[in-house]
Amino acid sequence: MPADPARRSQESWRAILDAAYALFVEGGYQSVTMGGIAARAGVGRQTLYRWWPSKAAIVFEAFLDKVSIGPLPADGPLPADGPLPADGDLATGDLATLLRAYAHGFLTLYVDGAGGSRLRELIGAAQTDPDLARVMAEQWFEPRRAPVREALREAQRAGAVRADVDPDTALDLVFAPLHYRLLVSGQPLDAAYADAVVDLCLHALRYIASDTTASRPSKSSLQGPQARR
Amino acid sequence: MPADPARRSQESWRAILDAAYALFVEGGYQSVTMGGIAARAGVGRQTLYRWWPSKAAIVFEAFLDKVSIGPLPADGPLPADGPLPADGDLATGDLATLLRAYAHGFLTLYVDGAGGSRLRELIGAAQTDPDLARVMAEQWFEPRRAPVREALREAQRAGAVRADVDPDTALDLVFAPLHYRLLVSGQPLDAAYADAVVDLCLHALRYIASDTTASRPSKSSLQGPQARR
Amino acid sequence: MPADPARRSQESWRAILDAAYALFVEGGYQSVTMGGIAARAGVGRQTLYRWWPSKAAIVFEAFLDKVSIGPLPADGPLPADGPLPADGDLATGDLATLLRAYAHGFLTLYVDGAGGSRLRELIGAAQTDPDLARVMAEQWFEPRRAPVREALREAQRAGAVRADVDPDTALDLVFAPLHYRLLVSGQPLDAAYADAVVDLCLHALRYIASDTTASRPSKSSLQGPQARR
Amino acid sequence: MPADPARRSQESWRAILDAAYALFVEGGYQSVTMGGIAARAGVGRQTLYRWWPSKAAIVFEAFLDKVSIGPLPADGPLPADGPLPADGDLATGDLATLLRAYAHGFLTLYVDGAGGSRLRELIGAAQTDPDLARVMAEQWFEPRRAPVREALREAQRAGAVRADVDPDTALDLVFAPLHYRLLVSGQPLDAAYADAVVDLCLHALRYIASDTTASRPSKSSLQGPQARR
DNA sequence: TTCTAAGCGAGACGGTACGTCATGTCTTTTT
DNA sequence: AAAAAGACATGACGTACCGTCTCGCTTAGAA
Repeated sequence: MPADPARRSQESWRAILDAAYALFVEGGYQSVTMGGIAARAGVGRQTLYRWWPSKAAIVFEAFLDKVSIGPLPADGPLPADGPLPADGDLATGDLATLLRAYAHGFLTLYVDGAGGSRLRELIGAAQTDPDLARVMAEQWFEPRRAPVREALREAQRAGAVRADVDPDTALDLVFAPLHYRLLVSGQPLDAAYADAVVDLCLHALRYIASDTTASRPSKSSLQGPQARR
Repeated sequence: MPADPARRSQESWRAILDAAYALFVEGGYQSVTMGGIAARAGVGRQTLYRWWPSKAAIVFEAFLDKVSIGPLPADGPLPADGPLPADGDLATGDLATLLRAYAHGFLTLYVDGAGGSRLRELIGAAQTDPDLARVMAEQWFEPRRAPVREALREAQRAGAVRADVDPDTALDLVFAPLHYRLLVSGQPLDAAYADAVVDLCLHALRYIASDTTASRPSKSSLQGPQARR
Repeated sequence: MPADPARRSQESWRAILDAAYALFVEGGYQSVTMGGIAARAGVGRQTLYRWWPSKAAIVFEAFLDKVSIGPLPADGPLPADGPLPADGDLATGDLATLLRAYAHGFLTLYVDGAGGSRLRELIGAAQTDPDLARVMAEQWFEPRRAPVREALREAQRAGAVRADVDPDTALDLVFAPLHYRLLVSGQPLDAAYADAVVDLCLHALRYIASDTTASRPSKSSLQGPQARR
Repeated sequence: MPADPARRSQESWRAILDAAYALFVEGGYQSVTMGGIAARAGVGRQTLYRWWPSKAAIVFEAFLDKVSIGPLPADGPLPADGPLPADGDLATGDLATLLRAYAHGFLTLYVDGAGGSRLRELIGAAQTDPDLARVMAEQWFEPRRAPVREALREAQRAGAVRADVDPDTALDLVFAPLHYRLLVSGQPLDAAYADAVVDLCLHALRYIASDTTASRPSKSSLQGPQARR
C-alpha cells in the first residue's frame, strides 16, 4: 500500500527537507541520520520511512530542493548557481562561451559553494546505492547536460563542430575532467584548469573548419575558436 | 604506544586481507564489517584496530593486495591487469597505442573484472574519507598515471604532441571520461567509447606535428585529418 | 463530547467484537492490537477509541459476548458453559452437587475450552489495569459467585452449613484453589483435584452440627485436634 | 553462543537489577522498559539482551534479588518477609501457628509492602509469559510452599492432620484464598480474612481424630451434614 | 632459564543508529 | 454526526555494528 501523496503533510515535508539539508551541510553526509532528521524536523521517524526509501533519497531531495529552487527566503547559504545561467540562446551563438560558462558554474557550485563540496559525498553514496545513482543521473546530471548537448548539436548543424562525434561523448570531454578532479584525482580544480580543459576540448572538436589554418599549437590554439574570427 | 610491526602475525595479516577481500567481492563494500572480517579471518577484532585505522583502509589494502600481486595462486578471479603492461618503451614509440592499451585495460579491470566494479564503491567511500582518498590517490591512481605521463612528456619532447599543455591536464583527457562514465553518468562504458575518447584526445593533443602523419586513430573515424588529405 | 450510543453502528459493533475475539483466540492477548481489530473488522481505528477506553475493554467485552451468548451460530468453538447450569433450585437441595457442578464447569471453561485458557491472559492483564479488574469482577466473577453464595446462605439457614462463616469467605474455599492452580501454581488442574477441593471445603463448612465446641476461631482452634484430646 | 557468565560484569549486573527494581516500584510493571533500565543503570541496551531473555525476566530477578537478600543497606523499603521465619521446628510443633504466620507474612509482603503490590503485576505478566510463569513457580512460589508442605507432612505423620489428603492440595486451601483475593476477586484481603481462612482450613484438615465416622472422602462426605440428621 | 612484555583470540561492555511496530490523536472524505 | 481511511508524533522494540576494554594464552627477547 504505497502512501497517498495527496494526504501528505506539506509542513512536515518542508521541515524534513530543511532539517536534512541543514544536517547535511553542517556535518556531512555521514553525520546525517534518520533519527536526527526526524528530531530536527519535529517529525515522527515513521514519516520519513513512509515517504522515502532511504537516507540517501532524503538528502538528495533536500539538496536538489535547496539548490534548484534558488536562494532561500532567509537563511540560505546557497550560491544558487542552480541549473544554469539559463538563457538558451547562448547555444547557437557561441559554444566556447557556453562551455566556459558551464565550467565556471561548476567551480562555483561544487568547489566554492557551501553545500557544494557536499555533492561529492552524494556522488560517493551513489556508488553503493543504485537507486540514488539513477535518480541523480536523471534529476541532477542530465538536466545539466541537456542544454549543452543541444548547443553542441546546433553547432554541429551549423558546421562549427565536427559532426562525426557523438554529442554525449563530446560533452564528456568537458564534464568529465571537472568531475574527475573533484572525485578521483586529488589535483587542483580551479579556473585555470577549467579554461585549459575547455580549450583542449574545443581543439578536439573544432575542426570541421580546422582544415589547414587552424592547427597552430601553442598560443593561438588555446583560443582556437576565437582565433578563427 | 604504536604497535610494533616486527611482532606482527603474518598469518593474521594474510587471513585478514583474504577475508576482507572475499567479503568485499561477495557482498559489496557496505556489507563488509569489522566484526565480519575478524570472524571470517578467525582473528580477534582488536587485531584489526591495532593495525588499521578503519574499515576503508583494510578493504583498500586487501583490494590493492589482490589486484597488484597478480593472479592468485589458486582461486584468484582477478584479471590482474594490475599496474600496467609495464614495459616503458611503449612510451616513446607510440603514444596512441599506449593510450589505447590503458583505456582497454581500464575496461577490463573496472567493468569486466569480478572485483572491478567494487572499485567504484571504494572511490565512493573515499568521498567521505579523506584518508582513504589520499591513500588511493597515492597508491592506486598515481602509479597508473605516472607511466602515461612520462610517455606524454616524451612525446612532447619528441615534438609529437603539443608542448603547451600541462601533462596532467592532458592525461585527464583520457582518464577522466572513463571514470566519469563509471562514477557519474550512467551511460555505457565500452570499447567503442574508449576508442572514441582516445581518438578525441589525440586530436586535441596532436598537432604540433599535426599536419601530416602524426595521429592515426583507430578507425579513421576522426576523419578530420584524413579529410584533409 | 461523549459519543451518542444511539447512533452507534450495530454492524461495526458486531464486527469489532468478532474480530477482537478471533484475534484473541488465535494469537493470544498480546497479539491483539487496536489496528489489527480495526483492520479485521473493516472499521476505522477511531471507531474503536470512540466506544471503548482500551484494548482490554474491547477484548473482555468480546470474550464476554462470545461466552455468555452461548454457542455461536456457525463456527463457535465455545463450550458455552457460560454462566451456569442455571436452574437456581439446585441451591436449596444439594449444596455439594452444586459445588461440584461449578468446579467441573470451571474446568470445562478454563482448561478444556478453546478460548478458555485465554481467560488467564485477561486476568493477567487486569493485574495492571484497574478498570479491567473492576469490570471483570463485576461482570464475570460476581455473576458466577452470586448463585453459589445464595445457595450457601440457603444451606446456612437450613442448618446444613455452619452459620458462623462469612459466605464470601466460604465461597473462596472452592473458587480460590481452582483459580490458584490456573494462575499461580503450575500444578495440575483436573477433575480429581476439583473433587478433592470440593470435599475438603464441605468438610470445613459442614460441621456446625458435627461438633458444637469446635467453632472457636482464633486461639483454641489452632491445635484443634490436639486440644480435643 | 550463550554468553559466558564468568565474564559477566558484576557492576553492570547490580546496576541493572537496582535500576529495574527502582523503575518497577516507582512506576509499575508497564512503565518499565528495556531502554529505561539501561539508561538508569548506565549500561548498554545490548547488555540486557545478552543476559536476559525478556523484560519480565529482569524485573522478576530484580524483585527476587531485593526481596530475598533481606533489607537493603540503606534505602530498602522491603519488609523483608522474604522466605520465611525459617526455623524449621515450627513444623512439628504447631501447624496452626505456622499457617497463621504464613498468612500474615503474605499480607505484610503482598499488601502492605511497598514493592509488594507490584508482585501482582508480575503474576499478571506471567499469564502471557510461560517462561516467567515457570521461573516464578520454581523460584518464588515453591520455596514458600515447601516448608509448609513439610510441616503438613509432619503433622500427618503425627496424626494431627488427616492423612488422606494430598499435601499440595491441603496447602492450596491456605495459599489459594489469599492469592485469589489478591488477583481475582476485588474483595478485602486483611488479617481477619487471613485468620478466617486459616481456621477453616484447619477445620477441613483436622479431623481424622475429630470424628471417626466422618472421614470418608469422596462419596459419602458430600452430604455429610444432611446424612447425619 | 626464567621473567616479562607484546601480540593475539575472544568476547563483554557502553553506545548509536537502524527499521518496525503499536499507540492515541488528528484530519479528510464519504455516507 | 458517525464512520472508513489513514497520516501524524511518539516512543519501545530487538538487532547490528561500532570502537574500547578487559581477560587468558602464546611467544618472543631480555635478565
